[in-house]
Amino acid sequence: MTRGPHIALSLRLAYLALHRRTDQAMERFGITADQFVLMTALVRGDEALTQNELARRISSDPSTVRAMLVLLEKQGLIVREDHPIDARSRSVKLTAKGLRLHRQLWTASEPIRKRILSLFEPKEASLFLEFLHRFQAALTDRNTSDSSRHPLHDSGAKKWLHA
Amino acid sequence: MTRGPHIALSLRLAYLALHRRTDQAMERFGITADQFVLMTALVRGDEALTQNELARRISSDPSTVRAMLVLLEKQGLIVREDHPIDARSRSVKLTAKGLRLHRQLWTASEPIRKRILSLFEPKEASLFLEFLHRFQAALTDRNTSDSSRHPLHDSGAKKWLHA
DNA sequence: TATTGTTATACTCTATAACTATA
DNA sequence: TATAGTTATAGAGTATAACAATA
Repeated sequence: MTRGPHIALSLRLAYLALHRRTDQAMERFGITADQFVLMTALVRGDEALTQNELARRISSDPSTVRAMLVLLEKQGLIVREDHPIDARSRSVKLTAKGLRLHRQLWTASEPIRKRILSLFEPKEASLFLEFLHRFQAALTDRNTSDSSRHPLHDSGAKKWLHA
Repeated sequence: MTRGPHIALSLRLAYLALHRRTDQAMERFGITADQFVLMTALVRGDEALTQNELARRISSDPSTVRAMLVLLEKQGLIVREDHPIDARSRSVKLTAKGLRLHRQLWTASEPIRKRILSLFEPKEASLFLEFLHRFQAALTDRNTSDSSRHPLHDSGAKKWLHA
């Protein structure tokens, strides 16, 4: 049995700490950390996204995403309209209320992001990101992880590491 | 709104990928990734552990741990005995069956750990670990994170980083 | 008084499988 | 045939609060 601290376990602890912190920050708005991630994906995806596309972006499941969307829809934060081209699909987007709330959530979570950034020097931060991407790519089922998706971090770090 | 890829989101993706991979590896044994983590904590804690201690070790909640233990107990993988000293506490330990299963689970997850290790050179691995610990420590509520708990990685990496 | 653990309760996330409607 | 999404269903983890027993 392998001894010593493990990247896997440490990754887990780091993620759980982040998740709880985020949940706490969102709590007074009645939103969970995962819902925040979903809403953020919608904000970034300027145009509306289909549910499948959303699932891919947040690394989740269409059925899970649907459950989450139903909850957000009840709160009037998102709407699911008919897709202009594909009648099977639904266009998901934030409502004005959803967008407004997301801005509040973003502000509420600012301290967390600041805290994180303060922990690392710029070089360390980009190296950390590179490690995380490498890790994720290697453990993701479908090698859908089109390396073009992370153009900023697929290399570069290695350069100065061995300089 | 901050642009660019985020450590927080990347950490999330990396963790989710790991979690799913682990769940898949454990599936045929009827065990979840989280239950595996819990069992591993029991294996490492040689002596029996109390439920509170377990909760702390896997960064969870006493109530959550209890729910998990109940499930494992039903399968005969753990037992909760009276604590020898503190009658309020319960001593949790793996049964022989639990220990046997854990060995199988450990083997079943070996490819994942190997894969992870193969991704990083030794120096990178220890630096990655150090980043994760730093991250976790900064985001953990209680600064319970006794730095003596990670003696192997509280420093060292920085040394060669700036060499 | 403080702490360990239980109980009750509730909600979110997760995921599979069978189904429909459309492509 | 394949795909988008729904539905039904189930289970696992999470967490809070009230409580009993013990320290």
